[in-house]
Amino acid sequence: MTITQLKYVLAVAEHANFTKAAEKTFVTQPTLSMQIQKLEDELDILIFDRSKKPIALTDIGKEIVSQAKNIVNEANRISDIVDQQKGFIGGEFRLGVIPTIMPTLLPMFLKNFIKKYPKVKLKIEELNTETIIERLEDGHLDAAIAATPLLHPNIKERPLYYEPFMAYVPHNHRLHDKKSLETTDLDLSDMLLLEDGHCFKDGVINLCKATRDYDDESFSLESGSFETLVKLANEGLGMTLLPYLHTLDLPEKEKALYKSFKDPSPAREVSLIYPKSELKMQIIEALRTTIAGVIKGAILFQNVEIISPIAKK
Amino acid sequence: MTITQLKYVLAVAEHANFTKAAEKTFVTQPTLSMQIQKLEDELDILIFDRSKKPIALTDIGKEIVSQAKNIVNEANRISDIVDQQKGFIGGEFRLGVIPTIMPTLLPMFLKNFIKKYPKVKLKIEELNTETIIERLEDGHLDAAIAATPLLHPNIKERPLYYEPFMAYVPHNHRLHDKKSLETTDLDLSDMLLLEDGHCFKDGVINLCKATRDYDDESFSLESGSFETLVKLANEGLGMTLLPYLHTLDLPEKEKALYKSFKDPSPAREVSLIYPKSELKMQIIEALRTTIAGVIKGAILFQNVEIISPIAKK
DNA sequence: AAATAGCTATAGGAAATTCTTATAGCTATT
DNA sequence: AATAGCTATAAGAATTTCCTATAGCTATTT
Repeated sequence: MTITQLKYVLAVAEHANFTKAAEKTFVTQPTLSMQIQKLEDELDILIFDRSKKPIALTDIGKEIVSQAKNIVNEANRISDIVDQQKGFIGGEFRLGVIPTIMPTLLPMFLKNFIKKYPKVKLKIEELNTETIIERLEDGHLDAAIAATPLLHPNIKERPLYYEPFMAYVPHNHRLHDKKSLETTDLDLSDMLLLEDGHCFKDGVINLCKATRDYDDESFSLESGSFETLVKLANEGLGMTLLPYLHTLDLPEKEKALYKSFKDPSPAREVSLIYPKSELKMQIIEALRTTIAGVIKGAILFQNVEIISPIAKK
Repeated sequence: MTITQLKYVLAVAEHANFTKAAEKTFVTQPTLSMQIQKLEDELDILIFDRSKKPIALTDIGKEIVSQAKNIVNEANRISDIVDQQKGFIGGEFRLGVIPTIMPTLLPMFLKNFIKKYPKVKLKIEELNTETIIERLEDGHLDAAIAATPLLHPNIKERPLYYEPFMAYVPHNHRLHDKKSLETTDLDLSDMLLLEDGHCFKDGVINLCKATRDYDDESFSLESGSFETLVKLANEGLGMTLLPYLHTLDLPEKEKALYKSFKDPSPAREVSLIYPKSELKMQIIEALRTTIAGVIKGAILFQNVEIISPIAKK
């Protein structure tokens, strides 16, 4: 049994197709067929049920794959150990970021990071929380930035900062004259929300529901960007909530319409999250300190109350 | 990097000598030299410091070795998984047993076990607890039977039975007329003990010291076997304590001189212990159930107080 | 100072393996 | 019946692994 064979097995298990798996592993399809057969012969079992279309794992195959992931992970850690000892921080690193964090946080630290760690080949993808968790688990992402706590057993969280919720209240809104808001002022029925899939939307709903209950369909206007939500609010369609960093670089005339909450302000916890396997920890740690460094100047708030980003069913 | 290379590294690290490591891995010494050089080249580090005599691990080499053990362990688990799925229980299994358990327990279950699991090649070694722990940690033993609790972080314990302490009190001893003993009756100064290294000796000392304190050198007669201790007791040199199973197959005329303790009787906990890695768990489980089966008929006691087998410093 | 013992590294070639290309063979769909 | 989309097999090239023989180094002995 070789590590290479195990990698081939993982590739075929993932793509359920020898030909695709062969492309991904940069060998030809017969190579995969032969190596996997060799492993099956050696163990004297069948890992794949080739009669199924698409190809399927046998029962024992599932267990082999699960253990193979372990082994390959542990093997990859060897290069981590070597890099760490050499003080080398580099290589490909795949980072996921949720959409409501991407446009504000990324510009703040990205330049700093690639300057400080030029050998890291960052591959950043904008993905929603659900997809991020999947990709972290199957190894397609090394780490991600998302709202937490997620309470996910296979994923570790390292908080980066706490970002208060800000309210955008247009001129003729009932709350317009209040200097600062309280959670109990909020009413989900005139709240403009992001579309489904954004965990910030779920956070806002959790926040509003904390004081009152609503019918599930008492609200309907939803959009994909905060910019649109603000415009809709200006049209008199309601108010909206945004994460603090989004209020920083918006037009001056709109800034007057932002209101903060009384202490403790509702806030989302933004964390660097990564698989329990803790591969590439040097890069994760480098990311964390870089972000912590730039965020210190931007967010001063301390007394906050963390709102869960998970939709309650 | 291949699993084979990692195994070579582990062998050289263990023997601190390429030539010996080569014998153990059934290849020639140049093969080891080349493969280890290849791995060092690939990782671009030195694992071994060849200038030292005997050969030594570099700092990074120590970390590589530690991770290599992980990987090789996880790789070995693959065959465990396959065996389990096939219902196959077999292969070489190295079991350590402490001297005070060996002669009584082994004959009770060994026949049963090799009959039930003929494909397991049991290799049994009589070793003291200290050596057992070392060998479990370095992988030279798969499991062992010893007195517990050991409170060792890398080793798991699965209790098999609780074996009461029995007292052998000769005719003219001060305790001879008592029907059954209490812990407080014991006096370490007329107690005949096993020689150093036996954890049963430490158990007896812990038991006696529970009620009274002694100078460290207030006792001196020590022997390597219970048989000798009983003979010395007959000569009027004191009394002695033995594990219950040892009292079963001794001469009839001596049996009258054995006394048990009042409930809760002091007892040693005898466990099957094995490394946290939990390799070969099917065989370990098979051993456990076989032993539990035969012991049920031999030990009825329930209300016991467990005496620690660890010497207090 | 030379000889020896006890190591590891290197060289060269044999053996084994892994991989590629070409193609056969199977199944489902057109 | 033809085709598309798979995986398995065959045969040979390329690569790797391993062995034997030996060089080379260091410490000890003579």
